[in-house]
Amino acid sequence: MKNEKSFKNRVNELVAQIPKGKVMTYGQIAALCGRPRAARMVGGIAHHGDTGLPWHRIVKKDGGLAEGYPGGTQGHRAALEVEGVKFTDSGRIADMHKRLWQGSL
DNA sequence: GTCATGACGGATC
DNA sequence: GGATCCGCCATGA
Repeated sequence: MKNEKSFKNRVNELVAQIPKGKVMTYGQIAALCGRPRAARMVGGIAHHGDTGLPWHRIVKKDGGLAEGYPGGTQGHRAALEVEGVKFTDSGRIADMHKRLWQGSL
């Protein structure tokens, strides 16, 4: 069997499955797609991907926010707070480890 | 087919 | 703990 879909296509599908109130790191998503070192790809795909997907649920490994998000980390943070995610004064997710979604492919 | 890029990650200073 | 540099891999031109 060949590759069913492109790497970015898998990322799109995976992101679409992230439940509300949960988040995933770029590296984790990339790893689940089979490329643990393609974290940068996930970011690039996010910028080009569909706006109908919860890209705001994707954060950095430290629980940090995306710099290129429309509105900046500020807008990204606001989007997550709406879903019930708490943030620290440092601008990172307070309980990121609990909010982390294992994902399932 | 080749070059340069990108919403990162990890290591180092 | 914070900031900086390099490296990784797939995508697009």
